[in-house]
Amino acid sequence: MITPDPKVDRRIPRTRKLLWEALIALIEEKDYSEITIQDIADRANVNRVTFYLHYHDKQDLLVKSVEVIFEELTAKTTPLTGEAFRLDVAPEGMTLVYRHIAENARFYRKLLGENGIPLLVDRLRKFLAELTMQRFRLAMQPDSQAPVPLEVVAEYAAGSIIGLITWWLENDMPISPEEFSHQTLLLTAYGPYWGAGIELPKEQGQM
Amino acid sequence: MITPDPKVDRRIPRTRKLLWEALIALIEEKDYSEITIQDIADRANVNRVTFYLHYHDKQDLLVKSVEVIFEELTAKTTPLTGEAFRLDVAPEGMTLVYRHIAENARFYRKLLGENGIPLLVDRLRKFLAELTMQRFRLAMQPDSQAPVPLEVVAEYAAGSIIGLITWWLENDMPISPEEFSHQTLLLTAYGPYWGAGIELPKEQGQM
DNA sequence: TATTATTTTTTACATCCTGTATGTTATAAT
DNA sequence: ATTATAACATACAGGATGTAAAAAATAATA
Repeated sequence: MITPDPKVDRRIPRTRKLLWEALIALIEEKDYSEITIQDIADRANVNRVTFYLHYHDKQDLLVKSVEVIFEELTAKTTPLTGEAFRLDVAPEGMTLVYRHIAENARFYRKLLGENGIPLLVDRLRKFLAELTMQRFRLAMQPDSQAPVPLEVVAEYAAGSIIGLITWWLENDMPISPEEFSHQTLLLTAYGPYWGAGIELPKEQGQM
Repeated sequence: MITPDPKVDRRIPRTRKLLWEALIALIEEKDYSEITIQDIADRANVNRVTFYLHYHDKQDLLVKSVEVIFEELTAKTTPLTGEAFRLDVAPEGMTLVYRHIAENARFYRKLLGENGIPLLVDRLRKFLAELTMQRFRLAMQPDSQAPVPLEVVAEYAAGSIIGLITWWLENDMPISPEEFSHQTLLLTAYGPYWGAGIELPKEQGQM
């Protein structure tokens, strides 16, 4: 599947991998804003000057490296299966994402925390919004019209999922990714009023 | 209402106000991470050394100043009126918040953007979660039990509102704060599936 | 294996920002 | 008018950034 390009000097991917792994390790240890390029180079056992041969700055390393992760995730989740609108079982695509987050919990917890990395939160939000739009499009009737533009609904859903993930990580993942996926699905389907056990007043024509 | 403490040297609040206003102006102009203390001092027409007489660093100025804003907002929204669970009119407390954001749109847009300020996003999230819990508690029947802990529902709602605010600001506020407040209420009450016009399958015992 | 090409290292340097120290000046409180 | 203190001007050490140039190490190739 993965064919290494024979024309690329093996030192290049090796150095870049070392730098990225060093940055991940450092993000898990301290605030992103306090990480210096010297820190990254030291941790990677690479000369600081070498860093500049590959990346312009810290943000550059972050963006280019994280893109690979989201591309992999997208590749795994993209052929969405038809189970997208069942409520008894969470769609596998979503559960996959939550498993990925659980496996990198320390990283994502820092990322979403109060000294987090807005660039990555934004990237995650866009990914979740895109995934939501794909799922919802599968479930939408072609003739029924939506009260709210799908784009807006996707922002709503992505934001709510990020809120839930934040809670999940900050409370040391008290439930499994599968359970979390299912709970999230229910909350998304029936809404927060239902979640709080609130009876809705008679619907006022909007529904 | 506001009685200035006669024991406080008037130069102190004056300097702090200048520094805060300078920081706000700079945040609206460039990325927070690129703002230096020299920038702030220059913009405020205050000596850089004077900055350190009042605050330890940039973050310190930010946190201490923003807390005042949220205290004011809380004071305005806290006595929640009984209209909390009507769906035809958005609760005034929420609309107030959206008006505040609209009035400071440039600032909040930067704050929530991809080079935003996680500390403030986190603070906003907590504020919205608290407000949501207060509203939901008013609407909850004392005997009915919630399928999901209220704390979790509040995180969900706060996250979704932040998602919607982000969309609202990034699209140059195509609807008024009042309209936005109402739409957000509907989406929160009926959930994103409803928003997308998706018929839910038969409820599977969870509701 | 020997040669060549390229990456990485070493060392150096100018620039900027930070945080603190010190003495002086300006201004508010009394 | 006097006193207290806030703000200023200046200076300095330490650390981070980004770039430059030549030497050393390592991969690719014949």
